[in-house]
Amino acid sequence: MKRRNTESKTEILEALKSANAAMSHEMIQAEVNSQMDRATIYRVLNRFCDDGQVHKIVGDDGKQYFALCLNCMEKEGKHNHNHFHFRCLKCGKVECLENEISVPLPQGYVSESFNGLISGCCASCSKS
Amino acid sequence: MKRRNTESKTEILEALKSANAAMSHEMIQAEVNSQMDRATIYRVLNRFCDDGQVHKIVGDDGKQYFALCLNCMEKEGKHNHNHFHFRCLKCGKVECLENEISVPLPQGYVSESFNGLISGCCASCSKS
DNA sequence: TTTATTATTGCAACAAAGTCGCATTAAAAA
DNA sequence: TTTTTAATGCGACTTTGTTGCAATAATAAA
Repeated sequence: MKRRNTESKTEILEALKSANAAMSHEMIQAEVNSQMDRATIYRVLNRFCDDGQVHKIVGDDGKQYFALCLNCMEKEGKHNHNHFHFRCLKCGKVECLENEISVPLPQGYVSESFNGLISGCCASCSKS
Repeated sequence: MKRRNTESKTEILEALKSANAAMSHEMIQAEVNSQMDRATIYRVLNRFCDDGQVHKIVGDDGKQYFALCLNCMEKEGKHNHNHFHFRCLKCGKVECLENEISVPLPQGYVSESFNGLISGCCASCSKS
């Protein structure tokens, strides 16, 4: 199944690039042409995830956030999302934190996906 | 505002104790008297959280899970939930992982809450 | 024990997030 | 230009969680 280039795809990718942060469906909706359908946005984002272009974070608010994969590539080219995200409770921004975190698992446990999120107040909101 | 002892409260606490794991509303509903109202369950759980008896985890499935606070007390008596949880994709069990995790935050960032979740396959499900 | 106070419950309504089926549209290949 | 089929838009739907309000019941007060 080959991907096609569409306006929705382009607009959503642009939004993600310029935001330079993880975005919820709602945030994206506000950035792109507003008559873009909700289902379309979700479908485009999930396709990006499947293709490894974008990763999904579930916030402590229960919402899904999507961020471009920038430094998610390990040496061997294997994808790796073992970093935390920070969600600012004031401005709502969700950012990727740099450090790779490794969590020791008990014997016999196999990790499939990692979701780490800290919420609080970001640097710019702390000032004001 | 003083708490009162009610049957709902007792039953939900029992369920959490005997499960020895984090439970979603759905799991709790299945354990307790089934005619207990959904809203009641949520309200009891949120009260437990407010009182520091229980902590809430948001899964990568976007659902809320609730677990008894057993080893959540720091030396000074201050609450601390900086541990990861593991959600088994096969059996659905959500467990607390022992290790305390500390995540370095960039300058100016203030942490308010921590949510760490790894999903995958637990030891008992790996065997079968 | 009886009465008064108000925390808690159940019900219904609601909101938000996300998914899915299906007919239509439009990329890209032929 | 025609054909193929991925992508879209719409509507319906599910699930999760919250809230207002009247009724109930736990606890304090009499």
